Amino acid sequence: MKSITIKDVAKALNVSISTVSRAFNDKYDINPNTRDLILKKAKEMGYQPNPIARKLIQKRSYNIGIVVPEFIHSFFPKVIIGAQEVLIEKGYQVLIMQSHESSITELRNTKTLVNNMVDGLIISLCAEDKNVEYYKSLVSTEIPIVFFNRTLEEIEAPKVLFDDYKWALFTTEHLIRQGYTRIIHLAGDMNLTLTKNRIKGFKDAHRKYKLDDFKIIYSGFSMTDGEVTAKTLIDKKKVPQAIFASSDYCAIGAMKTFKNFGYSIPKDIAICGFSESDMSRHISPPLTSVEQPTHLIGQTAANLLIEQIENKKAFIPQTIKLNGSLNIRESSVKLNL
Amino acid sequence: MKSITIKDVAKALNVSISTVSRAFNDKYDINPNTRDLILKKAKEMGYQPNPIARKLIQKRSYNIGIVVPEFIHSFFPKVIIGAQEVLIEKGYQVLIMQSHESSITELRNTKTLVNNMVDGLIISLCAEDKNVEYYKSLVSTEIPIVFFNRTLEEIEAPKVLFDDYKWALFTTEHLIRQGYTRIIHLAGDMNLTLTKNRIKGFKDAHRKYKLDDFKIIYSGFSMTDGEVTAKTLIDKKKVPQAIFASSDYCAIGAMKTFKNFGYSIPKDIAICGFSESDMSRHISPPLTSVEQPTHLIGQTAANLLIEQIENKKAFIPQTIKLNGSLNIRESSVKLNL
DNA sequence: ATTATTTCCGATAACGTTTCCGAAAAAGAT
DNA sequence: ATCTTTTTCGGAAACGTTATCGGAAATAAT
Repeated sequence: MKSITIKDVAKALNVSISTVSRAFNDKYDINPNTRDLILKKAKEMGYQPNPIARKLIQKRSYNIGIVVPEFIHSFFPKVIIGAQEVLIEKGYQVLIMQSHESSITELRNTKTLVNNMVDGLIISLCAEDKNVEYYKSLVSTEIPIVFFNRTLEEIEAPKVLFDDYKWALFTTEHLIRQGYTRIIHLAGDMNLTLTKNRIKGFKDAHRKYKLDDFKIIYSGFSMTDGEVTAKTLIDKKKVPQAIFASSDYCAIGAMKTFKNFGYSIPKDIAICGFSESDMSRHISPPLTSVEQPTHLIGQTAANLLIEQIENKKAFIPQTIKLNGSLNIRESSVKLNL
Repeated sequence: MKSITIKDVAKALNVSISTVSRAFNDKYDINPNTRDLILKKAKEMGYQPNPIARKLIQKRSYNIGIVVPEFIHSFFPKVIIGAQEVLIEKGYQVLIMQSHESSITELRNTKTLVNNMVDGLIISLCAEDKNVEYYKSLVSTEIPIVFFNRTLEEIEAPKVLFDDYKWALFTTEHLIRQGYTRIIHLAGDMNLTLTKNRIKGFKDAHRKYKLDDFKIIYSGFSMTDGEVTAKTLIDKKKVPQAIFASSDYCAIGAMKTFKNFGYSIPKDIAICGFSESDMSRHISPPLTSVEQPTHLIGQTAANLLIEQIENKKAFIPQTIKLNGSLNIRESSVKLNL
């Protein structure tokens, strides 16, 4: 399977390889007629420029690395799809890696990508991230990088975030308006910007209604986290009227546990989740959840990254905050008695 | 950000670049002492071999393309993770693309990957695949390629398949033993090997119990497919005693529709799904489902591909059939009256 | 002590492009 | 008709590696 090169095309037409190159890159200093001729002949011969040779001389890999905590559940895949769409459109290839919520794996993955000369990175941190210093050094070496959703305040880089404050506030308000007053927020990792903002929204909602009987538990994002926390609350007889969870999985874990112990949802306890998982609509009762614009998050991050890559000088790191919606379902709606 | 090259290392130690190269590739004709010296100095200088230059001369991209119908739901991501694990371990990078269940997109994606000089491909076809000829030509040009799960009989290439026949038979038998006799199988696309094998198992189970009141409907894999088919059955008053669906999503779609129309699961209709989605355990009633060894499928496919790439001559295309399990849950268990 | 063998390393050619420089040919200006 | 400018192209260097070949030094064999 001998592959055919630019030389073969040049020879076939009795032109120089420079000319063939010019034809393929649509340079200004080539006669349109010869260009068409070359392109036609090249197509005929089945010639395709070797991307690797091109990358070598251009000193760019046209690879973009994306690092996410996981892509088993639908949230991150949806973001990735959004990003991949715009990146592929612009001629980039995408390398996806998972940290499996491990700070160490995340670091190793990122380093692998950097060593493989990615032109840029799109990252969402794992829950308990300890790589701040590394990311700071990456940013300062000027490798283009965009963070989305899960990030840390200390890192000064372009970010695409969800408006966690606003929607946490809104969701809490929804619960309060339904008549629930003793609410617990199951939060994610306390260092994440996202967690801080949601807590702020949670508190401000209470403040707005002059309530102060709320509580925050740093449980984590997973279903197991939800289960464990619910069990603890039951054991300690501190079951609240409502729960606002860090994720749908956490919410569902809690919900299942409460149900197993005879609590009825939403009669005894109302529950809200976050990030609109696949399941929310289909479990019983259907789960109220904040929906994030996953696709848009991915697209925005990708565009921000490309802007940074192709326009390095003029680039100023910015934080883009995106909006969402609250899908209200049975799990948080007080029944009419 | 001037990157440092093999030349810099060579100059710093007053050796030739050949020697440095030898040190990094652990060739036999280098003195262990000088090798260590070079490696140490290189690390000190922060030198990393440029993978692109290496790829160019070795005429290998060390990229592997994976094409799947989608990676929103958990099945394909899990397979991909399995594959990625072994590929990264062996120094390959992974490019993932989705066909979105479109034959055209699938073709375009695959061509993009081939043009980008992937060293091999791992593919799972979209439902209604029309690219047989292209795949045949790919196989004949000897680009290493492995198909998994969704494939076509006409394609002669290494395949990693689930033992659909066995588990369809087993699942149907389970339903029959529960006392359900009028069973409908909601099948996937009729051209896929997987569909044919499942139908065969479905039929053989009936044969085994000397039953013949079964029916096959080619519905498709999605939740909507399940909903539509269920609605049709209700409208036509042809609701069976049990349903064996092509996927969990199809099963859940049907289940919801039946429930909405007042049927009770499993009292009025028993339902079984396929592929153990995230949701199966958590919906109500919990869904019986055939579980596939997703991780192992990915690993096996990757190993098969690597074998093919690195050992091209001696390679004979083989089909590997993997085993699974049936997770029996409420949705298919006849209640004791 | 001489020859044969091994061990180790350097020089140089590749890999397939793009880019830079310069020059021939064509077109325009005077 | 001569000079200037533009258009269009070819030659050669460069990108950072690995692979091939050959040769010097070191070791072993006779």
